[in-house]
Amino acid sequence: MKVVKDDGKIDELLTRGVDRIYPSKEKLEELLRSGKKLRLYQGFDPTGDKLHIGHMVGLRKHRQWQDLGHEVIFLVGDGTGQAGDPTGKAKTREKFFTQEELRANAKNYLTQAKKIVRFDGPNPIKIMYNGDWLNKLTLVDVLNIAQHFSVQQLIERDMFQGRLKEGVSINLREFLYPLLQGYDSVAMDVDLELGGSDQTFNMLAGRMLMRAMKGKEKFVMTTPLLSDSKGVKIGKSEDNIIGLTDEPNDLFGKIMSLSDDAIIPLFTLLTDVPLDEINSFNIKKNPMELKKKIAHLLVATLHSEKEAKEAEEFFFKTFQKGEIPDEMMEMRGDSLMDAAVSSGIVSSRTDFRRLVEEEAIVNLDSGDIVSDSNFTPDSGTRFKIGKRRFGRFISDPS
RNA sequence: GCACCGGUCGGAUAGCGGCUAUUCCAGGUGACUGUAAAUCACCCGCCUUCGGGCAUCGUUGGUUCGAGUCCAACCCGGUGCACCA
Repeated sequence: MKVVKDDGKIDELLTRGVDRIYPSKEKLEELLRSGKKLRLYQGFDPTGDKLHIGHMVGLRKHRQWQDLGHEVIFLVGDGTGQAGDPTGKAKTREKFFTQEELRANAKNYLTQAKKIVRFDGPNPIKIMYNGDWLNKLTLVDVLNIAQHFSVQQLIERDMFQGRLKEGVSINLREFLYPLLQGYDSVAMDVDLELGGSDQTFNMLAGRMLMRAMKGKEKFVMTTPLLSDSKGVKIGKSEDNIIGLTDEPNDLFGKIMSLSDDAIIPLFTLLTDVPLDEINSFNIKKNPMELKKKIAHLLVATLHSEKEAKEAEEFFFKTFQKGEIPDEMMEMRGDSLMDAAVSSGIVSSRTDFRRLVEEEAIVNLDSGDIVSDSNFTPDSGTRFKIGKRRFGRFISDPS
């Protein structure tokens, strides 16, 4: 595949969804216009099993590079993951992952990433594992890498400064993390590294190492973190993560329940809607319509156009008109409480009783509020639990 | 090795030996809505025949009528000092 030199495309690549470019945008632009094919990568430490919409920003940027014909590497951080990236951590993490765990998580990451980037077809993304080289380094190799860093440089990071001030420990293990990530650039001999703006320090460490060990200028491109206009991170509050594999209805619902302030950032960072159009949006006037639109677009991207339509319809019927969904989860068990607990729809029997007391459980077929927690309905009866949970009771006295 | 500090709910915090373990964040339910956001109210260990029962402040013992709180030992984390002959 030939490298695309189209001005408009290059401009979009360098501006939309870009936080900063090191050393400068102009230098990179010049290089791109020359038509040189660049080798670039973005690393993902598989320390969880889910990618969320925050990851999507970087992956989309990945895809853009891919579409322009450059050599793009999806780097699985099964080596760096063992060190434990201290970025954004006010404390040393307590758990370090084993290689097996990381490899297992990586599998999930890859299936999820497939929704955004291409692993096959023209100019497919290459998958690499940094454990392949990091695990082979000897201590002496590490020393030779460490030679290029000073303690002052590493300790300069805000988070370490903060910890020093508070008297919180800085474990040597995490302290050395930037060396590992930096070495990735050297090992793969890349021209550019892509990552979230929170990764700037680590990526610049790689830039420095690259110059020291290979005499090469590595570019660094950072993408903004997904946050609303008040700077609040979107969809990352532990239980409320918007995952790339969330079911269409769930995904649609979660996006609808985001703050209005999130709408513009979502359009800018996660869709191809032209910037002119986005600028013309009137958030104050019709926030809900716009939110529906973004929810629809995202479901269509992560699932399919058909499912997006269905999810929108489901949303519209269920929540705006108060209608009952056609399909609902089955709850099997002896009593209603049994069934709800064993199907995982509520977390414990106590929790179920609490919901009954709060009059949150409604028998959809009779319209009655369930008031007795030991109630055993007829098999097939449908229930609404709270505002988002639905279930069909199936009698199963085993 | 020595000294000091700490370990309490998913996270962060409070807790002169006394009954019901505090507050904040996150989360749930209801009201209001656009499933918004903001706000307000209630809730937020488990089991229950709804009377109550059981568990729980790092672990194990002890002192006491009574221990998250005092004592001892141990485990874990941190900080400082020493060692580096």
